[in-house]
Amino acid sequence: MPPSKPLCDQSTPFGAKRERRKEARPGELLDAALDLFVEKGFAATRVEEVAAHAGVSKGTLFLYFQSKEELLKAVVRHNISGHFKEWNNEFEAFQGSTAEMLSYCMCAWWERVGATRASGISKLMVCEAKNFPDIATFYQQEVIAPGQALIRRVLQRGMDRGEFRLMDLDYTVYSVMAPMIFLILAKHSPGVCVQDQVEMNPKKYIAAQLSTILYGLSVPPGDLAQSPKKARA
Amino acid sequence: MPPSKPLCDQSTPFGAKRERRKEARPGELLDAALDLFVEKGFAATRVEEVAAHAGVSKGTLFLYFQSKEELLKAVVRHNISGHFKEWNNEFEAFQGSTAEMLSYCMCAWWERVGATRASGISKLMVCEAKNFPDIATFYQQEVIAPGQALIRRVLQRGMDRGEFRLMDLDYTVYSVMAPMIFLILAKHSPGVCVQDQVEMNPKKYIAAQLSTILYGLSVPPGDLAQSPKKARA
Amino acid sequence: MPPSKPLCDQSTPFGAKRERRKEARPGELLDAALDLFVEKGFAATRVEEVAAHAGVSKGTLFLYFQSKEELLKAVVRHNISGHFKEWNNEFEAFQGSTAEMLSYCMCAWWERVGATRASGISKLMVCEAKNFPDIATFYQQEVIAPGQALIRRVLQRGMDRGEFRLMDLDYTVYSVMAPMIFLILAKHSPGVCVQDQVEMNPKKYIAAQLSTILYGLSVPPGDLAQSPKKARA
Amino acid sequence: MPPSKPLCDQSTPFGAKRERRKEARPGELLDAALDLFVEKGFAATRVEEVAAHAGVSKGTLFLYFQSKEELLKAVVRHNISGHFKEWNNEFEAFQGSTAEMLSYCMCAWWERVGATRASGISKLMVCEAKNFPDIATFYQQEVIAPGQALIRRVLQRGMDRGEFRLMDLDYTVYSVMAPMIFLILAKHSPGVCVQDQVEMNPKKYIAAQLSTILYGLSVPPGDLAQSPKKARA
DNA sequence: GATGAATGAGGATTCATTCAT
DNA sequence: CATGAATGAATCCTCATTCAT
Repeated sequence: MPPSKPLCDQSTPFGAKRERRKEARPGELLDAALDLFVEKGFAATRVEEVAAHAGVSKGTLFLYFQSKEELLKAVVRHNISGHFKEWNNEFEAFQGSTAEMLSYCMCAWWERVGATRASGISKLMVCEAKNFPDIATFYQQEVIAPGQALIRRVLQRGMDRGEFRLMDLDYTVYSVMAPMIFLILAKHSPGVCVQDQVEMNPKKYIAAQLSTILYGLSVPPGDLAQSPKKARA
Repeated sequence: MPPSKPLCDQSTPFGAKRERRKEARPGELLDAALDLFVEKGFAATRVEEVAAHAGVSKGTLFLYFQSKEELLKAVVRHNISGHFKEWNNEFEAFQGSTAEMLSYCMCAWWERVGATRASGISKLMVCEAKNFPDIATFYQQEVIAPGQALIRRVLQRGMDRGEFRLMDLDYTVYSVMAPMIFLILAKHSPGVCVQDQVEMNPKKYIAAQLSTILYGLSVPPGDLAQSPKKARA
Repeated sequence: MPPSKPLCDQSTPFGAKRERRKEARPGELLDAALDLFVEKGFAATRVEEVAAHAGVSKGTLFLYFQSKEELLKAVVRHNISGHFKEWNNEFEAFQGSTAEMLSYCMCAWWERVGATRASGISKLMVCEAKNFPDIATFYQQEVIAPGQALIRRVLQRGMDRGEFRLMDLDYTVYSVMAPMIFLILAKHSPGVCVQDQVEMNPKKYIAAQLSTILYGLSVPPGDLAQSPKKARA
Repeated sequence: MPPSKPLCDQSTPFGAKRERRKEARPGELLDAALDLFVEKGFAATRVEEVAAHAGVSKGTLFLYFQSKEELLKAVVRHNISGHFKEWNNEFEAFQGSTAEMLSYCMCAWWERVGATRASGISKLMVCEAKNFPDIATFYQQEVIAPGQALIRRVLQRGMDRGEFRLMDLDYTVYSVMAPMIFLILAKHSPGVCVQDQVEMNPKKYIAAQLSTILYGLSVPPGDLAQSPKKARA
């Protein structure tokens, strides 16, 4: 369904051996912190662990971040650098149907955010929002609001073009957001969302959700071909 | 050894009222614990706070729960009563269409779980799963597995009766679960899912999600009457 | 060596089933406390355990003893009720040689004190003397002083009667006391005095110590019969 | 999280001198721990006291020892250095009579162990053996076993050379050990072994015990010259 | 800058002691 | 009298933060 573009053109030096470059330290600390905060939660992560994962000493961490809390804030800020400008541009340029557009959105989101370490940020926010209201506010402004706006514009486009039913966008945005958030939680909190024994393939998951979002579960009134209860017609 | 140095011997000053209510204590403690764990997270909640909220002293808590972690387990157990037996019975007895049934399921879930304090458990589990694997396992067996099973049976019924399209249940269950989990997160992690300024009405939310799940967003192929922008195309 | 008298004429109702008689409570508590204090040490023993062993509740213990510390004091007092008057009388009446007398003393001590639960008191005092100086003082006055006095009189009798060498009693008393104290420690702190694999028979132990005390280890100058190195003579 | 509320910001008031002396800390802590454990018992000693005696803070102690119990183990290990190797060598090389040898043993033991702070370990072990079985085992292997072995060899030498009577070493070792243990108790548990008012001179004490051990208290049969009371009989 | 030894406030847990029933 | 629920001071231990080197 999504127009098969090469979605991953991030130039992050994946697989590059971590050499200790001075100027890289803060970034390595942020990476380590993100991993550990997501993995174990903020409170259960010791700064010493973060430092160790980044290959520096505990003291060094405090050279770059005033406190553990500031480290968390920096992690959030660092990992949600505004991709939205870029995405808005893609939105403007998109040519296909809105169904294709929605599909593209979700697939691109998965590849650029959901499948990366940055997805942990969402889980982190869910868990720590109450304890760090100002970060939550920041996160909302930087991520939730533009994200919702983007989705709303897609849905609006669908309505405008007569492709989508008329709907109350205030609630329908969540039809798109919920499956994405859920996917992240399933990824980061195994066993609490999804049954352990069932394999969860993100691509298939997204395809299934898209299908539901676009076409619903019900057999369309006139489309009886699929029905195993033909007799009824 | 003795409660040393009673510097001022006012007899029974304030807050020192000793009440003996063995029966009531555990429940009050569990309630307080649920609220605080959901509010602040497990690690960030001090047992003394829990005790204070329940109107007892720190020591009293340990009279009823071996440890903070046992308290958490007890909270999970206590709040996940046998809704599923009841629901399975309702499932067997349900007479209407499967669309009505799904609607009934989601609304009933909201009223009996989502709208109650117990809903916080889901968020709690998401946040603490990694740190308390045995609780996560317990939660999966007691909640996730029967919940998914119930939803699958509803969907299966829809397919069997020709009301729903044929679909891969392994992924479609999440079309129902995701919006519910999302609603809980919206409730318990302010600002992380939903924009603060937008009022979120759960009933309307559920109606909207149901509508999407059942009928999708797209205008059905033969049903062009709905489209206000038909002319534009 | 000791004149074989029936040493054990204590009329304690051994093996009598503990029936809960009100007036017996304090005694049962003292017995339980002695056992536990000796077994685990004062600090490591919880009053609740003591109460449980005595078959009463924690609160009841405090009905009879003001505090844990008072309980310890009572245990000490209760278990060193002055047998010395009686023993002094036996001393006055004793007819045999002083060697026999010393033998009798040690054997009687073992049967009346060392082998009974009361022996635990000595260990208790060793461990807690520093923390409870006033009990230590009491113990010294009631046990150590009269005990030493009795031994000194025996030794003095030996010197007076020409049976024993002339000696400085201030130091020689310990030749008798040390083996007895050691036996108690060996009994109550296994593995810290005696090698685990070696069986320790108290009767044989006392016989061996008596032999050393009375005759020493050296072959008497004129007595060469025992010597495997006869050639030297 | 931060060392909250620095109410008075006098810079480095008292006791807050931060000294970095990684090498010296463990030793100082072990010394302090030995003193306090012997003085007050293991349970009655607070780790904070130990730290304070060593001139460091509570936290520093846990930098070097995993737990209070590990600290105790370390104290035992540290203070039971290889005296036995040295002593065994001296044993091999010893030239004099076995009586001289035994005398040398006891005097050397007093000077190298009994008179030092390390002697308190024996008392400590007696008191804590039941609560720390693994430490007791360790102590037995490292101290009791080699100590007994050494004494047995001395006694065996005496028998082999015709200097000592034939005896059952399993029990006679204690004729040597008991006075030494007793001396330690007298030193560390005041008033429980020795009467306070009587001055206890260790050198004289050892001489007296040696005399008893070697020659006994009885007047040798043929040696009537010593008896001052012979006439009286 | 970087380190890691040192700090000490804070939190979980225990347990002697009290007191309402 | 007896009970055992309730209390809270005391203690071990952790870990964010500081600072001498």
